[in-house]
Amino acid sequence: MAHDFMIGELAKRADTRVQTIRYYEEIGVMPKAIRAANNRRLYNETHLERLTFIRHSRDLGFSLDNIRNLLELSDQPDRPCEEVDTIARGHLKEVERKIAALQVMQAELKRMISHCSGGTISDCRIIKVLADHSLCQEHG
Amino acid sequence: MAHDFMIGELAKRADTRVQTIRYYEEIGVMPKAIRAANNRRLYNETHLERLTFIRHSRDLGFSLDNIRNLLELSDQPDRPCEEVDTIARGHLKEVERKIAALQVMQAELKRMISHCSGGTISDCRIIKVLADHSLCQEHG
DNA sequence: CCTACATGCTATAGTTACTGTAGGAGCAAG
DNA sequence: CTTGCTCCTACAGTAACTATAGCATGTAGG
Repeated sequence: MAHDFMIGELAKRADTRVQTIRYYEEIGVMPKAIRAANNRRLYNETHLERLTFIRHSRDLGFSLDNIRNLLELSDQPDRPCEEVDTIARGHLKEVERKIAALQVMQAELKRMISHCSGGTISDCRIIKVLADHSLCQEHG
Repeated sequence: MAHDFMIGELAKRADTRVQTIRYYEEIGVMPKAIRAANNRRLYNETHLERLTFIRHSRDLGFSLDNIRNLLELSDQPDRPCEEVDTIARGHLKEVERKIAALQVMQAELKRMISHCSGGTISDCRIIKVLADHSLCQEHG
């Protein structure tokens, strides 16, 4: 069994700033870390897993409040799935909307790059395309 | 030619708060609006297009600084495409990373929803999956 | 053993991108 | 002519970090 490690290593392994981890503890998305005799926070692989989940979710645009909800649910594994289901359906809708929007952006960026050899910016339709209202579906 | 309109209509049409538009003007991603005799800001379709572009880009996780760069380039259409190309390639990489991560999340959410009929949260792998380090590619 | 220096701690201030509120003016309808 | 909506400025508050100050601890070299 891998032994405990300090905040610096956790930060490095999850590609996160040390202060961010302390901030997450403060606001309660990370548990209060137990302390070594010298008052330093101690972590293990479970903490790393949780932190990595938080960072990925944040990267995908979910709020800490949102993430806190999911984590709280997963902390009580005996609760029925209905609550997760509702949250999950909401997430899924948002995720699919973002994927669609990003794919439009991807296509247009690719078009730009392939057509951009020696031309001028006036040829680039990216702003026009991205300003298109067809991307406006129900926002959450 | 459609005539000018006030900030309220612009806000409604771009699904944005009035204060957010004033904020964008303050920090320079939206131009200083010309004023009517009664000091009220006047806008036209071009402003709407630009604002919609900003909102879509923000929704997709790009910073206002990032967006300002692209808009500045597009405001000077005679500049060579190389600069846009570099920015565009950077954007594209980020966009593709986000799409990939979102698709993993999408698949897992779908799996969760279809398996979540009557079970308990302990069956849900979503946190484990999203904590997976395979999502960790180069971040920008 | 002593010093240098990295890392840890707390506390607090600053940043980005908004969001909300206070206090006041303009205009249209009843 | 008052009620109500939208506009204005100015400023305070929020979310999610990010940076800085000032001090303690641990480790490696001389």
